[in-house]
Amino acid sequence: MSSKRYSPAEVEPKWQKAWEEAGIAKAGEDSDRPKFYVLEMFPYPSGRIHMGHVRNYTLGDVLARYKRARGFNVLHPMGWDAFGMPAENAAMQKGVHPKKWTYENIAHMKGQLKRLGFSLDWSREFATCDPDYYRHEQAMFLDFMDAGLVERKTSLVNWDPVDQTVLANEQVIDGRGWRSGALVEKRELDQWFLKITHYAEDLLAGLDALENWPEKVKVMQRNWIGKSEGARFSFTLVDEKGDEWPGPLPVFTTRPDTLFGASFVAVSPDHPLTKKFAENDSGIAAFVRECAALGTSEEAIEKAEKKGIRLPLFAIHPFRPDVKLPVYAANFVLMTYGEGAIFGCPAHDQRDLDFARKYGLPVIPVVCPKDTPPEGCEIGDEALTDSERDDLVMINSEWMNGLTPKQAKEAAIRKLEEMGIGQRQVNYRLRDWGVSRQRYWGCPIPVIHCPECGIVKVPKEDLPVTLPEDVTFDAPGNPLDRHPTWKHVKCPQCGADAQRETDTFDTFIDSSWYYARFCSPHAEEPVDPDKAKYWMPVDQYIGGIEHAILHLLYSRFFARAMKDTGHLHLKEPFAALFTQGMVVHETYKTESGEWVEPSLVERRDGGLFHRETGERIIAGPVEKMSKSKKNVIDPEAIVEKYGADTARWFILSDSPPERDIEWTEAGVEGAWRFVQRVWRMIDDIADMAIPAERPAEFGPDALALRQAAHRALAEVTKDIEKLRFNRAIARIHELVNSMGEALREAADAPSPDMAFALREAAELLVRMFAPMMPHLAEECWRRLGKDGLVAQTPWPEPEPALLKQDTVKMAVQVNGKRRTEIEVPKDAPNEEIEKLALAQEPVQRAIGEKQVRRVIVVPGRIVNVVVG
RNA sequence: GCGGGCGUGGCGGAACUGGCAGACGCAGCGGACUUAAAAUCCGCAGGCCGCAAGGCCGUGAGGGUUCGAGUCCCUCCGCCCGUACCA
Repeated sequence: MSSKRYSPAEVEPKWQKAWEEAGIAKAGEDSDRPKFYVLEMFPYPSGRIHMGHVRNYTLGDVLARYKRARGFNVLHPMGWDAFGMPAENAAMQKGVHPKKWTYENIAHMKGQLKRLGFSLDWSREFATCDPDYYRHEQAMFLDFMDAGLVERKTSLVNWDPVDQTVLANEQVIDGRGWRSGALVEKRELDQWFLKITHYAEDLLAGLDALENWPEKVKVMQRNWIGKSEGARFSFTLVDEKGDEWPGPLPVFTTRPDTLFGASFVAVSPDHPLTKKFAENDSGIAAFVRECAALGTSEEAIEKAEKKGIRLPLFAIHPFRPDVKLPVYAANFVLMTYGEGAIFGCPAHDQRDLDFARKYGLPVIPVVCPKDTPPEGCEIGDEALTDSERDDLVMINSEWMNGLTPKQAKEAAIRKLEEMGIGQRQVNYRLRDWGVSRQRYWGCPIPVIHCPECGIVKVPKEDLPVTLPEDVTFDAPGNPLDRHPTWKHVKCPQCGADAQRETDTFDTFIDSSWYYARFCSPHAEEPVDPDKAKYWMPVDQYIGGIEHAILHLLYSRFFARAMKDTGHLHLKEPFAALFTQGMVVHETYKTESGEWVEPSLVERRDGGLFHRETGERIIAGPVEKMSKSKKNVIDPEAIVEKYGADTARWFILSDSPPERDIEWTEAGVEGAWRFVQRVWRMIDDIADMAIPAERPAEFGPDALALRQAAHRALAEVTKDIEKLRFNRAIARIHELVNSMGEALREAADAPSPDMAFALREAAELLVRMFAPMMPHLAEECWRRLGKDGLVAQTPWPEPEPALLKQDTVKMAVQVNGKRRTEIEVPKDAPNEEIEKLALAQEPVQRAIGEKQVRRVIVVPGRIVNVVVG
């Protein structure tokens, strides 16, 4: 029995070097093998990798290594999503330049990734902050402008008055800026927009074809796009004297059927009409200010009471010229959806009902269950919002009475069209993508503002517009804007003094096309069409569910925009998507309530104690690893202590990859023990004398082992194909258990057929776990006397004869209860199986005095004797 | 509210198209080796009754379909995720 320990610290760097020298991950397009593009979401270079990265890149690496062994030409690249706020925060807090900070982080993290043994094609590496990357982004933006996919317009944004910048919705917490803590205001700013809404229908329709995407993600995108069908029509307005107000008021509704139930009209506080009246009415102006101060946080919206203020106008009911509806400005009407104006039908919309009750407006039911008489149809505190039910019928609606709501919708739209005041309309929740950010560390927007010519594109030959490096971070606001010289340029068209755009792109743009750039990372155009045609689409994309909407929707949009501008040939960049679960860990607190990091927690005497202070520690819930709760395990420390393979193996074990996995010390120890166990076993087998020739006959034990090995291979192959790595690992454990047993029984002197079987099993085993534990695999391979790299060895094929079974075990049930088990030849006739089953003593005992009514035989599975 | 998902031993999880529930791992218990410990190896292990043979119960709860249900259908309970004044 061997006692040699496997030392990852010595072994792993050796094989990493060997892989690099052999160029196992280097991908070229000149291959006649089928291609496979596996991509994991590239990281933000925050400084160190975390366990989420380890999981993400391990999943991808297993697949990449497996596909390579299966004969695919695999592209498995890596890069850096390198623009963003943390670099500027570091500059403000530590005085490091964002560029220096970012590239130093990249260097460190690249080293960490290499130590984990990921087979990445580093020759394709880039960072999105490389001018050679963002110059193409700028060029494509200009092309998008030419294609009409870019718009400059005023929009309401979250404005942080202290930092003087726009904040994304995610950066607003409880109505306050996440960094400054200042109350966020809504403000109107000129911003650049990408017209993602141009593709709303196509982005929605395209989801149906994405068969290998999680249903959950598709549902989320569908909701986000938020298609609703209804009508747009206009009210005629009159003032308090009854004179017609200039200009009609358009509204959008999905419920034109309920028009006869209208009792008011409401517009957004941000609606032009409201603004108009706010100019001369301090009450309305105060209301508008109050709404603006409310902020946009979910919580604020949820708590806000329905509130409104009368505008001195009335809207004429389109179907009843004698009915005048009061017009309100109301806080629950959004300027950004539909027309920013609605008609209120309190009986059939909950918000309208709340509003009507508060302001004493009429509640007129117009939809009623068929079996209720119209006069008995009353609305209490709950609106009847259903319209799809078949048992509903229109009431109080003149010529629509008696129709179902569905029919009434059609009728009302027809009428509005006849009257020439409205039409059928499809509306989307999706809004155009505001991409301007008042930040330094992002891609400069390549336009110039000329007082004479207006917006002028930077000529392509002048690209890239590079970021100036001599900037200061000692004041709030955008460093580019206050740079003394950078923004002052001559207009490329007329030569007049002009100004550069000082806003930079939302960093989501950077990550919306990087997958395409990886196909030709050094090309002189954004994407080399031939290379993209070879590699795209990404065959398997892997990342966190948190990007289900933004990144994945933006990428789908960008592919479409790139297709329309001739940069790419397809619309869907990711053929298959896999969303991995989080890495979670138990939390720890002292009795005084301070968080304690796991490495300081000691388990002894049946309790938990602080390693340094000896304090009692209380274990809290298992949560996502986060700095604030200190329940973070540093991958670097794990790799140092146990090696990369142990970390990889553990993170693949136990939990299915789409679910959260709990990181536990005991679990890692288990993985570590397994690594050592495999090594010892391979070491023992390697020393065994093996017959020069394959034995002609195998004894029952040797045959059983061979079957176990080949069946394990077949199962593991299937499991890896389906990304069910936890199951693959269970199968490998089983094989190792079988081998251990055979080895023990053979003692030191196995028969030649068993020696052969053990040797064969060992070689299959090593190749099976190689995608997961590549370093250990190489070391074992060499120990078994093999030349070359496992990483370059084709995936083995199981021998079909060994997968077949001559006999099968079948359970025998009496009335559905298992009584015994019989072993029968695989193709035994049912009658014989039945006879054998009935002859079993436990079966006879269970039947007892009762009559056998029926015997069900499912070949290969089960026998059920029905008695009664 | 709406949408999606999930509920299986002490824990993570297996269980194909309805066919032996609990594979595999973790933790646990017993044993071997050892002066001792670590490491390693062997064995046990859903619950209840029983010395045992064996029996009964058991996949959130209740009902249904079926020879047979963790799996399908209905009702309910609980948890998780997403999303929300979207007219």
